[in-house]
Amino acid sequence: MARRKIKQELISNESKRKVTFRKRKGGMLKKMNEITTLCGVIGCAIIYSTFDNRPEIWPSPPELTRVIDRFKETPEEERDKYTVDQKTFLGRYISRSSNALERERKKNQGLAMELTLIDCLAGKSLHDLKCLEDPKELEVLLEEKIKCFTDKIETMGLKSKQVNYENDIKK
Amino acid sequence: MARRKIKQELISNESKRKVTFRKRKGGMLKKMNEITTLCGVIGCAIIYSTFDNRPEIWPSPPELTRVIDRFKETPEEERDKYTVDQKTFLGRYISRSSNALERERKKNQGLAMELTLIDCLAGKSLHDLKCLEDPKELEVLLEEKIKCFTDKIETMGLKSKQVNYENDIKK
DNA sequence: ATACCTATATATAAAGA
DNA sequence: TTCTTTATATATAGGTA
Repeated sequence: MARRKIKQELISNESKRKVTFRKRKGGMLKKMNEITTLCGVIGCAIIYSTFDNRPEIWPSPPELTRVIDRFKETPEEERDKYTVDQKTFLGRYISRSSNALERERKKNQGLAMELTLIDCLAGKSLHDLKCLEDPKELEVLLEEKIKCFTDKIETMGLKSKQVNYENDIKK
Repeated sequence: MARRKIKQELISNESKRKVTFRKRKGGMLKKMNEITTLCGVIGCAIIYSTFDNRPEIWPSPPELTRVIDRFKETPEEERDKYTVDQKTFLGRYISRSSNALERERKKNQGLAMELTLIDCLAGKSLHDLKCLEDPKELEVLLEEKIKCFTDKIETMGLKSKQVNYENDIKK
């Protein structure tokens, strides 16, 4: 959009692609910032790139508190509708796989379960969780989760006085 | 940004605010579309406004499919490089498998994306706890989770005899 | 409101340091 | 590579129908 118009296709030159990505990412975040202030809305942008080692998220999690609060105030009906949509989408991806892809499929299922778990945090009602085929799976997953969290709490507890948690995650 | 420069503050006139919102929302989505095609990244935007009765999410599930398809059409060389990078930052979600499983891997990517998205709505990440600076928060979260799922397991246990969970996920 | 119009404000591709 | 710079491409505020 500047000295020259470019084709809408993957930029082959990697360094150019990287530069373009950074510029445009900045532009997007600025736009998101403006629309939220000008229009009194709450927004969030997520970008997975090969350039950054983790997803870029704006606003950052602490700022998203507003999003959560807003979400919690949403009438149940609407919230459920949203959840159902998500489930429809996920179901399309999760449930069909050949035997050769069994392993990947299980990974997908695990992710789907993670989604369900997170749905719970988001305030989803119990009766919508019937997508879990076997309650046993849920128990196993729950146990793993608990262990994971327990470990995390220990680690964080021990290091909380001196450490920047950020580092742990990165390595 | 046109006939006149406007102050960066909430637009008081509601109808003007609405018009501005729609224009800018469209602009954002277009930008998101461009950055994903030009730079080979996957991105998502969520906007929660009072104008729409539920969050606007882009790409919407069907559109996300297109983004992923486009990604699959990326030239071999680039794709491989990209995939390697993907493993670096999505290693937790994506298994290292042969090209035959490429498609499934893409599904995982999409799911990982959804997870992050929902993490945002929930305000807390179960996969990457970096945002929880205080271990106390984590404990509280964990307790809530345990209670929530304990209840759920009970409920599901009672109902498991009469419900066909399989059908729900496929539909 | 909704859609198009157009003068300006911004974003940004390419080049230069 | 990472900055500036700057010529162009886009986005869009305020009008108008």
